[in-house]
Amino acid sequence: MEYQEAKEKFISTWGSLGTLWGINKAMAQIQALLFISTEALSMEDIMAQLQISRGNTSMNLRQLMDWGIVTKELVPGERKEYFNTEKDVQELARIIAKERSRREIQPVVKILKEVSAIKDDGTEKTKELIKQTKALYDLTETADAMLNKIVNQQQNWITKSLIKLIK
Amino acid sequence: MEYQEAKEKFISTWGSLGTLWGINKAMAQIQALLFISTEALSMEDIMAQLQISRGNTSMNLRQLMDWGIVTKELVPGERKEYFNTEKDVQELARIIAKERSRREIQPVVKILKEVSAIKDDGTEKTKELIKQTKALYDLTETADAMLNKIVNQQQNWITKSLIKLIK
DNA sequence: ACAAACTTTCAATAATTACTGAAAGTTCAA
DNA sequence: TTGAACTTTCAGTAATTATTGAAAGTTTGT
Repeated sequence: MEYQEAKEKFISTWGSLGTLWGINKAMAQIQALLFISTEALSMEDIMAQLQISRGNTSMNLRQLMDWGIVTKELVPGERKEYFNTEKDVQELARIIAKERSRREIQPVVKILKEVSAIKDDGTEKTKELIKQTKALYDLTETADAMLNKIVNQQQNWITKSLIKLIK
Repeated sequence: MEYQEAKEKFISTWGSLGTLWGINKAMAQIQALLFISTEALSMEDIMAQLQISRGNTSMNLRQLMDWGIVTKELVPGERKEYFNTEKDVQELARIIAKERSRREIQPVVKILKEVSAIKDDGTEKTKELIKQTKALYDLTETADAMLNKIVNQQQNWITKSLIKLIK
């Protein structure tokens, strides 16, 4: 497999992966392109390489910057803006996990907590609703906490031992 | 909050959550409905409670059964089929994690492995592509392995200590 | 103040994904 | 073997989500 083919394969795979963890194709592809690029790219570069429109590029770059994954880079003497992405995968994972937790998991946890706190009127169906939402609440909270701790602990000795233990 | 309100809130929240982890709204809502129900429900019951069509119900129940989350239950003397869902959240999490790993993570890992194995022609861009896809490969594999181990270890002493340690 | 070089916005449109409902299929009892 | 009771399939349609491209906005040099 040659460079060009490998590059295209990577970008398109990463793009289709994107849709399933909640970000759109173009956004994931832009990130992928920047991720394997050795230098910062301009909007023109990105549009040309991914064959997408100016508007699309602009909007998705903006979102990536909101997430803190992509940064602008000003080149002295140039008016154009150049873009770069976080190159450290650990840090990338940390940002994504944190963002997803905040935007998606926390609201659900909140609802589960509310629902599981309804008044127990003694009927079987109410007991079941309380019991099951409580169980989901506990699971979600635990999973979220673990996720956050794992990605936050940047390979200190605890994490290393943990990974060894459960691998 | 009364039972009915709480129930509706739970089903609709779980439904909208569904879309973001890759299954559609109707599917997530059917699962939610069964999850808090004290008895198995027929297709009619589900259609009526969620206000969705027969076709939609049938197709989504099928998918849930393919995933192994929902099971058919035959009531002696009745021709109708009744449906039940896995009620143990730990087991539910295990099934979902396993299924997602198989259907989504593994294919990506495969591509990353392929791409990171291209011939190193010595150019900087090729080196970068190899380095970064390799890093992603390692991260994804580790995360996947951890996820699987965590949900598989059903609260044995190792898991319990791990959870305590990293919480 | 103007215009060139660039970016952002957003209404229109395209692409994708989900849902419906009726027809076809299945199973079972008589 | 017929038909009632039920489920599945799938072509058509609706709803949602992503993309375009041109106009409006911004910044900077002269």
